[in-house]
Amino acid sequence: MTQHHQPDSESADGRIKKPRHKKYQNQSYGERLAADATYDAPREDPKPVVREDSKPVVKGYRAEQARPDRSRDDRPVRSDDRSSDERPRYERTERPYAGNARDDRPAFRRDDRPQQNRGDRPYARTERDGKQYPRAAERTDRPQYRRDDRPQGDRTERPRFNRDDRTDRPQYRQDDRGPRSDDRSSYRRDDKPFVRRPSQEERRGEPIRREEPVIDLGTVADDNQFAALGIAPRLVQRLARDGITAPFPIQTATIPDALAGRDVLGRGQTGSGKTLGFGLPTLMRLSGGHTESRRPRGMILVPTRELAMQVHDALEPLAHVMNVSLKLIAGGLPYPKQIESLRRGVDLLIATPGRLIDLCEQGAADLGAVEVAVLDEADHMCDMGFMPAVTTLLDMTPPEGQRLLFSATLDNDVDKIVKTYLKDPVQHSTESGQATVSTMEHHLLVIEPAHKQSLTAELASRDGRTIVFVRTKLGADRIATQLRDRGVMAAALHGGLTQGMRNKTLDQFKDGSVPVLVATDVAARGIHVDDVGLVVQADPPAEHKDYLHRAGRTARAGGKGAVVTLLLPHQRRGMIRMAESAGVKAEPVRARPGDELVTELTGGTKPSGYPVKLPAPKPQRFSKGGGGKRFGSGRPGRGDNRGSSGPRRSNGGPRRTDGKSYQH
DNA sequence: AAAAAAG
Repeated sequence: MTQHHQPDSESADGRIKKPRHKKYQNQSYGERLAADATYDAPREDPKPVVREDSKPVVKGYRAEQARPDRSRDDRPVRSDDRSSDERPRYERTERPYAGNARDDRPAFRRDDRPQQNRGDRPYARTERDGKQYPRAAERTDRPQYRRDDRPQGDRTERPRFNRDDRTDRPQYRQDDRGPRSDDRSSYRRDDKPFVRRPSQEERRGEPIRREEPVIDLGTVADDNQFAALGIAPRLVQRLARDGITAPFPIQTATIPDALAGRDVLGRGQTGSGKTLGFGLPTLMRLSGGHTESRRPRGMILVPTRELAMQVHDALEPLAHVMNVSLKLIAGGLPYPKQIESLRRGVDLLIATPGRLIDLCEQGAADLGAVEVAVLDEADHMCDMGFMPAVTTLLDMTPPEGQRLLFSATLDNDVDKIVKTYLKDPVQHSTESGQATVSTMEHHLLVIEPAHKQSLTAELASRDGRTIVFVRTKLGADRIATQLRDRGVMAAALHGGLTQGMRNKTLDQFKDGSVPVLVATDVAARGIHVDDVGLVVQADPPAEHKDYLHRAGRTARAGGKGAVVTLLLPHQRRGMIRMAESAGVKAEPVRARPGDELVTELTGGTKPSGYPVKLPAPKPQRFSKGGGGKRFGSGRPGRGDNRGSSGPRRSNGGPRRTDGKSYQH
């Protein structure tokens, strides 16, 4: 890279910045935004960098010098660690005419252009791998047909599938289709609200009578443990219908206290059913009450949009049988529906903080009637970045309301929230809190930097679903591309993508068309996908909690799973400490591509080495939930630096473009 | 320290 002016060096006015959390302590969200808009990053004067072989660089700094601590793992050592023979040769096709002057180009008209004698060329060359393949015409391994002497096959005898011949489904023709709006009972899910268009009378202002759903949920065993916890029969029945008859430990522990109206701190292992732990009591509490326009009575805050969707989808059928309305409030989806349903009055919000604050400031929502406030992934919601938003929201709720905090780990600054917002909380932890589930095995592999790519590819090329965690958004994109280049179908998931892409990618991962997900920590928490057999940490986690959360994507709900962490030699020590704090028992071992251990982990499959392309998303007909149509598509998510002070950095781009010096 | 969370 050549030296260039740093785009952000205009922030060199040396203003001192207060630490962010202090700065925001007494500011409203809006004030904070306003402040951010005009705020410049603190700036240390760039010290002259002197190198023996160069003049002092006073203004700006040389990129390569400015990153002395750039760790090897994210340095693009070489774009490809295959040996030069293995690596595909990308050949530049020769351009016939160089130069800009248009008049020195021979002017061919279409018909007097030199005829490339295509037939004489013995081989077609593909740009992609530089190999030469016989032209189709020369191939002897398959019959060559010209259009008109192709065997005619039995095209005419092939059974024709005709819509009208199908007997396996009712046949409607335009004119004998059932009446559209009146009788849809046969299409109607019995646990889904049937939204009826208001009649003219109703629109004129006569009161709308809400139909009580008629639901037959079947019977429930007498010894159903949910019933014993005090859960309403309708909920118990609905759960039983999905085969949920026995509560998990965290649910057994927290539900009675939560039902009693107490503030609860719940810590349960990953995949242990925390969602129902707070969901059921919340629904019980909200059931039967009256919600005013724009004044929801319950709110569940979650750190990512995907998690919000997941919680929403998990609670929706349950909320329905309790006659509780709920709404997903998250960024990336259109405002009008959210505003409209708030206006009509919705009992329970499942929200990401930013959008909810936004709606409150717009006056579309008022949290003054919130009886139950839930923080899912509480410790994450309490870290530096989220804390201001979370306190802003909690401040808007009445202090006497009930608060439920749930997480797999409870530390960080959760204490602050607990002290400020919870009264006489009961804490319930299942198991020892730290250790991961016993069906999970852990491997720490110390590897050479040059082997990282090929090892990742080997690990990911296994059968079944795999999540590869990386540290940065850029890294996620890069590794996903590299995996595809090596023949492993992988897609990147991170917050820098549009919500449409995020949904598409997650859907494809769920439906199996893309078995490998390369994700930042956006997917570290809460996201549940069945049968993720392996978690690969291509970059080790930043701290032990992250290890636990990432690892928790596998071995869920009693299933088996393995976690493999790739370590560069210098990351070994830190990882050992992390494993200790996380209660993970694993010894770092050296590993190279092709090692027995690796083969064993992957079941012996190997990447093909031939590049693959991402599948097109499946067309989503009648999609309900599942995400495809849920968020507005194509709208970019916020840039990741929204709200952060200082000049805007490129999205996930190289670090330290913010004018700060690397020298400490 | 990065990522996430509003457009």
